[in-house]
Amino acid sequence: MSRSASSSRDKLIETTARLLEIQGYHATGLNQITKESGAPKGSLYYYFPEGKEQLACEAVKKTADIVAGRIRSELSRHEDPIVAIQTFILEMARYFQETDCSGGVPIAAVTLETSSTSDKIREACSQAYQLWQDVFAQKLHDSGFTEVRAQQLSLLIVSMIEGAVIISRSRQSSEPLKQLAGEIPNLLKK
Amino acid sequence: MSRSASSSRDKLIETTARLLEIQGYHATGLNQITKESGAPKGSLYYYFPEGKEQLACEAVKKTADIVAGRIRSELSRHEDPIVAIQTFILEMARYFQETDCSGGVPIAAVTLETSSTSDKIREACSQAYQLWQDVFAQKLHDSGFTEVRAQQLSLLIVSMIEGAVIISRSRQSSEPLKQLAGEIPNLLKK
DNA sequence: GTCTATAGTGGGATAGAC
DNA sequence: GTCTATCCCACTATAGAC
Repeated sequence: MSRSASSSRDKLIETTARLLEIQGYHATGLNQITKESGAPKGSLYYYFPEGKEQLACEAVKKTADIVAGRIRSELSRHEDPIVAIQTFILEMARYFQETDCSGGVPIAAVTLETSSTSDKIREACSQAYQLWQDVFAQKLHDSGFTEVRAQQLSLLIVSMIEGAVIISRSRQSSEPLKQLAGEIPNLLKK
Repeated sequence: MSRSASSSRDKLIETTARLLEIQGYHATGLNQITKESGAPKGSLYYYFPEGKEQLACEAVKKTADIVAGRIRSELSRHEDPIVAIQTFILEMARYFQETDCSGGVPIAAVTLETSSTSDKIREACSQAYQLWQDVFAQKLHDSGFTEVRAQQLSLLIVSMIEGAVIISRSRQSSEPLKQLAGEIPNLLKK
C-alpha cells in the first residue's frame, strides 16, 4: 500500500482511459501506455497480471465513475431538468471541440471493438452506460417523472448523445451535438 | 472489365464491409479478408493499390448505398412516417439479434477508430451518415414536415439508433433498440 | 490477374536480473 | 517494484515468378 505503488497503478489506468477514448482499444498499445503514463515500463504486468484486458477493464470502470460524477455535477447546477440536460450537452460540445473532435464517447469504441471478444470489458461498458443512465434518471425522477418514465427517457438521452458524438466526429464538427441540445425541450415536454 | 475481375473486387469489398461491421477496423486483417472472401490472395493489392485504407473506404461507400436502399425500402412500406420508422427500428432489432448482437452499426466502429488517422475513411463515413439522414428526411418531408424540421428530426433519429445499438451491444440485448422504437410516436408528435 | 515468399514493423506477453 | 531482453505472433506491404 505504498504511495508510489498505487501512484504508478493509477497513472497506468488514467493514461489507458485517455487513450481508449481517443484511439479505441486495438490502436492503443501497451508500449504507448507505459511510455505516456510515465509509469515504469516493467510495472504493467506487475499491477495487471492479466494484461491488456484487465487494464482496459479497470480503465473503463474508472471512466464510468468519473463521467458519472461529471454528469451529476453538471445536472445539479440547474433545477429545471430541461435546462440542466441542455446545458450538459452544450458543455459536451465544448469538450468535444477542446479535444480536437476526438473526445466525448469515452467507451463507445471499446464497446464496439471488444463486445464479441471480451465479456469482462463488455460487461464493464454495459455497467458504465447503466450508471450514466441512472444519473440522468435520478434527475428526471426528482423533477416529477415516474421512475419508469425517467429510465426510458434517460436511455433515450444517453443513446442520442452517443450517436450524436459519433456523427460529430465523422464531420469534425460539434454541430450535430449542438442540434441535439436544441431538441431536448421538445423531447421532455409531455 | 472481365467478369471474374470485378467479381473478385466485389467479393473483397463485400467481405470487408461485413467484417468491419462486426469487428471494426483494426481487428480486421487483410489475411482474414482475402481468406473469407474466397478471392485470390494476390489480387488485393492489384485492385486496391493503396492498401487497407482504400479497401475500407470502398467498403464504407458500398455499405452506405446498401443501407440507404434498405432504409428507403423499409420506410416505403408504410405511409405514416411514425409507423414506418417504428417498424424500421424493430426490423433493426430483429437484424441485431440475427447477427448475434454484433450487427446494426456497420460503420460506427470504423468512424471512431479512424476519424483521427484517415481523412478519406472519415469522409466516407460522414457521407454515409448524411445519406441515411437524407433518406429519413425525405420520408418526413413527404409527410408534411418542413425540410428544415425533417433534417433536424432525421439527425436525431440516426443518432438515437446509433447510440441505442451500441448500448444494445454492450448488454447483448436488443431491448434498448426496442425501447427506442416505442419512443418514436412521442418524438414525432408535434 | 494471380501466386508465393518475405521484408519490416509493432503488437502482447514472459523470464530473470536487480 | 522495476527494468531489460527476448520470444512469438500478426500485421501491412512489396518483390518477383508465373
